[in-house]
Amino acid sequence: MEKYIELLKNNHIKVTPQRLAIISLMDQYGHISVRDIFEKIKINFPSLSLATVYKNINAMLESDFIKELKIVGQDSKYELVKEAHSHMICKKCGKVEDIQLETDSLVSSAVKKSHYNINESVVQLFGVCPDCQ
Amino acid sequence: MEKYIELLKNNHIKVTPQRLAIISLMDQYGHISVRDIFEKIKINFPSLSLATVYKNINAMLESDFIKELKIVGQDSKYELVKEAHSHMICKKCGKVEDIQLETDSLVSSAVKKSHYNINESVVQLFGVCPDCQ
DNA sequence: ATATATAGGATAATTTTTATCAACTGAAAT
DNA sequence: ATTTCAGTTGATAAAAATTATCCTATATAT
Repeated sequence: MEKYIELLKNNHIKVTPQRLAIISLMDQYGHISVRDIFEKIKINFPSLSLATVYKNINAMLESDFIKELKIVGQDSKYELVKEAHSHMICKKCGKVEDIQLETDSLVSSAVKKSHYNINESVVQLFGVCPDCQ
Repeated sequence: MEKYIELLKNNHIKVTPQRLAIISLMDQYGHISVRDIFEKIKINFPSLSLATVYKNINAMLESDFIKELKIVGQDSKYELVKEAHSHMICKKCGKVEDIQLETDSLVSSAVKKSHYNINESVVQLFGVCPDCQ
């Protein structure tokens, strides 16, 4: 819990119980949608308004310490920023998992081909997870 | 135009002027949003309804001959299915371009690490395009 | 402890997407 | 060429998702 408080303070966002609850859900689930945040949060926090979820997600995106994850066929999910990583997505159960992949050669070949200045990359791999096979 | 007719017929979707207009916009622009389809189509096709755009995009997605492209910070865009490719996205002007990249080694390393059965991958590289640099 | 800027909750407004349905049209059959 | 009919269109309503508003409450700096 202390680390969440630090996270907010470092980003000059006022520490509130609502924000701590949202962040802790993201941390706990890894990636979570607005709808799921709202549903899960209501259990321990019945008064929390949906507008508060939206407002805070937008504020945290603005401050760049969470990221939006847009996935075809799913609602957007949000995750705490951590070291760069890719995502595995199971088409059967919908699960989203982090995976550490070497993307340097991909990016450098793209730079060479396109002459873009690349500073961010999204890699999503879709298939069937071991549990669903 | 003939190729668009073929495309629809092959997928057992009735050929209508509205559908041809939508497909030809996708082909012309490469990637295009619902909003832009609707706006551009109105010029030559003032009667076309927004609902028709949505219904047809959904039908074409269903038939798997167009694809949705979800991009952080932009509206979803739609493209005709062609050989597998990745996308370059300019953070300055918003342009989206296709690029051919070798993703086999990335995917096979992901399979080894995760034991997922991977059959589709999304690669989006963000940066600044040559024109905007 | 107090003051004040900011956040939260309730709800309205807006935007996006889907559903409904009568009228119309494309394509197949005659 | 005309008829037939399933499927499509356009108009609009309904639903879902997101943002704005406004008043009260609260976190934090003093």
